[in-house]
Amino acid sequence: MSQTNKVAAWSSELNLICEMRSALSHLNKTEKKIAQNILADPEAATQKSIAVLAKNSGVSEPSVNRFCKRFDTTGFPDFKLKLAKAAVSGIWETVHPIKPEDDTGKYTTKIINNTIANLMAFKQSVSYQQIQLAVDALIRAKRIFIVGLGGSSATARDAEYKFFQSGLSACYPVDLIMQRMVTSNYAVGDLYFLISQTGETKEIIEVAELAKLNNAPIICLAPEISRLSRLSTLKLQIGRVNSLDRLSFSSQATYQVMLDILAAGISVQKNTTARILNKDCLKECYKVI
Amino acid sequence: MSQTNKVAAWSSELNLICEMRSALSHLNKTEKKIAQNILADPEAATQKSIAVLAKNSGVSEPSVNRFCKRFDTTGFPDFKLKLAKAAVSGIWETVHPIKPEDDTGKYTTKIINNTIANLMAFKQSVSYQQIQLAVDALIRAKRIFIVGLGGSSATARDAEYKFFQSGLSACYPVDLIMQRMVTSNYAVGDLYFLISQTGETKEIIEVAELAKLNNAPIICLAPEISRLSRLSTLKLQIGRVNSLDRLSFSSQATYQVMLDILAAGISVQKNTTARILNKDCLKECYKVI
DNA sequence: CTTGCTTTGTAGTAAAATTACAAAAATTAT
DNA sequence: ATAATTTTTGTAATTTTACTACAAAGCAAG
Repeated sequence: MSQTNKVAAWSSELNLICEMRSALSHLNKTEKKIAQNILADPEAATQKSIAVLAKNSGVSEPSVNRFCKRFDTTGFPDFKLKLAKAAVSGIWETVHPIKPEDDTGKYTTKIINNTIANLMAFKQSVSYQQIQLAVDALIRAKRIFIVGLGGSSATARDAEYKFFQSGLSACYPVDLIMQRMVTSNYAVGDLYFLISQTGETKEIIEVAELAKLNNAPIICLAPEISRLSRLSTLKLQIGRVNSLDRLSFSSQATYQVMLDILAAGISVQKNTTARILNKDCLKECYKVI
Repeated sequence: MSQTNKVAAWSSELNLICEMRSALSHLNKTEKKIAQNILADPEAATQKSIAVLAKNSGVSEPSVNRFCKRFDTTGFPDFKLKLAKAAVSGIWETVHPIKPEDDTGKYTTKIINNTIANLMAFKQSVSYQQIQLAVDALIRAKRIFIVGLGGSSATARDAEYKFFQSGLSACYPVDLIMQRMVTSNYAVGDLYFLISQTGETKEIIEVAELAKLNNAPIICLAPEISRLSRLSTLKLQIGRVNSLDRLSFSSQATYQVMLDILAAGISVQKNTTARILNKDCLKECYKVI
């Protein structure tokens, strides 16, 4: 199998820089040199000529040219153009931490960029199959109980709202006692949708364990490597674990996007025409309870 | 006064396409031909060579080159690069609607892309000054009351959590009766933080009107042109009004990012070291109420 | 160790962009 | 009005840049 095909398989329509990043480990010596040189400062690379770039990378000009063509471009100028487009946002960059000396403009753009970066990582890592399975399970369920604590409480509430809007009977018991009551009154057809950013919170693990005793299906929105994930029948993992300080950005936006995706999936699958959100619809929905 | 200077005066770093458009009326025959040709399809122009562009515009190659230099670029290639960058935002702007025949992969990527597009639009339109003012006001406030209904209820809850984490005494009264109680028990130092995706919901307008009667400061997170916005003392607008069907994506992710930004601002300003979220901290926080 | 394959570089070629200069148009002064 | 001057535009040559063909080097399997 030639390398040309290999790289073509990874290429997506959007961000060239992300593509290069993800391809990096699969590249050979010469290609890696070029890629690293470009990734070190993509913005600067767009200003360089093929000769300069080749010299800086310690390779020949045709090598650079060939490198470009591997990434689904017609040649060096086209590559530079696409690189420039990708570089516009400054998104590719490894997440920038917020510093105390940052002014309003600085931390604002940093947070937005970090969130976008997280979403792009999510896009690459998301499993369509898991989403499909989750959508199926949610539609099949007679009742959906959503639990999320602390930072995930808002996400849980959002899930309740969105599932409801898509025509499912979802319920988010706000307090812990209610949550326990719900788990102890298990009936066939119940599904538990558990949300946690750590996947280790004691209370949510308890809910999961109780649900597991009843052999109830559990869908979790949690990090891949976590106790909650291990207890669940279906895992919706969020791409990258956010190991940064809580200031730089929250991964909640990504969680919410996951909910948007599930809601869309449910509606598409049910062939439900998208109901416009308005007061009447909402009132009607709540009557059902 | 030479034309070179004239155009230089209009040029800003932001968007080359905008520059060209605004310069259009001040350009002479030849320049106008070139500008119109490029503006007809900027994206396509980035793929053309100087020879092709000159021929299409009915002018000579050096004329195109000179035209480029007038717009604060080193030459044609640099111009194309900047044009490509400017055109990128246009690409992001086209929101892809979800169709019933979309498969899991399709609607998943669409939703993520749409959310990213929305965030980028937000990045361009966000006002640092408003954020600064909001942060100041939030820190100064003795108590913060957050209200959000329906789809914004989850956002409101998130706001409560994030502000709390940053060390402010924020409170989100869950039900309508509680919300009204809060507004009627106004005390000096209270601040209202109202969230609405429409900015027209009757109940939230009522809260705003009550607050206004007390001359209480109101910060709103709502569309620019809305009743709620008009009633507020400080408006945090979300870039673009989402006129699409609710399936394609929700603008809630953008709202959440705005909250992340405010939380970061508060922490930076207060020089608060970022508290790591854990159960103990949370318990401690809730004791304060 | 040699054959066949892949990868990389050299040198020449083609294309693209820029510059210098001259012609044409427009503007101003007489 | 028209000659002089300035500005604008185009032609042709030059320079830069990117690409292609081919050969050498590196690598793997027999």
